[in-house]
Amino acid sequence: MAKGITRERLVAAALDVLDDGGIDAVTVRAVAQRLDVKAPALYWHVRNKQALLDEMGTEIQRRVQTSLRGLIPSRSWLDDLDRYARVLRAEYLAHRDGARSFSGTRLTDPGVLREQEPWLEGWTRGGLALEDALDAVQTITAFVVGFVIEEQERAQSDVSDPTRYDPERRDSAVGDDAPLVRAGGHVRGTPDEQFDRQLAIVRAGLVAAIGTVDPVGAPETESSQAESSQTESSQAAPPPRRRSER
Amino acid sequence: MAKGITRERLVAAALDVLDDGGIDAVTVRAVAQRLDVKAPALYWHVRNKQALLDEMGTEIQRRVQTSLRGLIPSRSWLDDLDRYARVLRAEYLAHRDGARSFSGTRLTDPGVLREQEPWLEGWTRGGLALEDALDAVQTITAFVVGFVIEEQERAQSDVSDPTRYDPERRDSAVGDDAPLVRAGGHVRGTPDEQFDRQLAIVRAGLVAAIGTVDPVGAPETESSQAESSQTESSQAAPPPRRRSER
DNA sequence: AGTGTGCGCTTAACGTTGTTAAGGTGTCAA
DNA sequence: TTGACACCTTAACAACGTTAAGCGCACACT
Repeated sequence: MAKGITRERLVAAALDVLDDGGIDAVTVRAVAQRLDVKAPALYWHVRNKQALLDEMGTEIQRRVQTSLRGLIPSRSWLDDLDRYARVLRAEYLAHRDGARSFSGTRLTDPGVLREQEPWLEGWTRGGLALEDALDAVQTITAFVVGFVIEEQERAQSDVSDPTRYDPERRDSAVGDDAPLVRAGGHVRGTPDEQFDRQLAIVRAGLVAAIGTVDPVGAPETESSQAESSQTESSQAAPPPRRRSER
Repeated sequence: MAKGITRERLVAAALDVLDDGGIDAVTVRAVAQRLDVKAPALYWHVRNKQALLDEMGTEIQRRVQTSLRGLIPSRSWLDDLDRYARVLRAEYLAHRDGARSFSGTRLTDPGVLREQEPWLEGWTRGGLALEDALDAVQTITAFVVGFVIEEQERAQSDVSDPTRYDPERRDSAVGDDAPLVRAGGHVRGTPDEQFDRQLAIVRAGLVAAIGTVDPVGAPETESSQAESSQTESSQAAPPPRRRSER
């Protein structure tokens, strides 16, 4: 590797190490070696290891936003949040221990925060109260983080210790006197299916607790009119319920 | 400290260290010192540090169940889950880095798993499908985990680095061209209030996506008389202590 | 051309971590 | 009395994050 180390190349190398060996493999020495450099060299570019981890988390967040920006604008904040949830999960899943390592933000770049503005702007212009929008985003985020942490823990244990989540072993551990717990260990569908179902639950909660607000307000203001067919709209037209008081 | 180390005393000591200094303070040597013993002694009782952490997580889970068992039975699975969410959050909050450290279960005691049986039994008898019950539990769990991780990260940073979440600093970082993001940094209420609101959202989702099922099905129905004699159910006859096979 | 400034890196070393090997001491059964 | 076993110690290891000190090269300035 060429020796001109930049902050970006540092983060990229660290993410490579993460993908290869998980969070425990992300040592200062390992990242340095990938950059063809000795360990203390990193301290020229970054205050300490925590700062590097923060930078990695920020980069992940940036990629989420980049993915979202590439999508055609949706018709409602509900669909926006639905997409956000899927993109966030995908980004976490793309890196070993992703959810565990990068949840609990500690952003290093205010620009990442600022990029939320057009979304909030579109949603509130559509009639959604800012407080409700923030609750919605945070609820969705919390759910995705929790879901993927569990998901990755399970997937990773399958590799390191196949007996840990082995259904047969689980059955014998649970015993015969807990048939429902036992049955719960089976037939739950793929992780994707579980995510779909449970995300639908949270989404239904947003509809019920905050309400459906009519379209118009995607961040790209008046880009599409052709999408007349309301494909997956569970929301016919209950009057735009406004903010939850407080 | 007396020198008879048991698995329980080991876990208790480790949790003490955790509460005092956070997850980074939980070193093998620190835990050993609290038990008035040298570090390698722990390896007689536990295979490695990860096993100790697993044991701690299992203990947390056990305490959640103990808290739930102490509550008067509710009228519906929705209320049960609501209580579960609050108890789980409280237990995580009771320990520094609790949510981060103990999410993604890796239980060491099948008994903890088995204790879910009466709940599932009550709910399904009330008319709830097992699949829906499991989705409901997992959705709630994921939300709580995600919420508290963020909550603790924030609270902890307030102590270690007060500037990180300082509102004033945040405002200047965000700048003037993102008024909604900026406004979002303020007036969000206490964490308790945020949790109440967002949990209500998820709960509303359960109602909407799964439906309300009539009461009846509290878990205590018949077990409360059968188990009246067993105060501390888990250890009626403490099994001969064994070494961690190596 | 000569000189100095400072960026970007290296070498060396520190204290701490998880973990293993080997050996000791006490207790209890044969 | 002897042995076995449970439980703990001392000693040591490699690997970790981090700091101190210094080397070399590019560039600006005289």
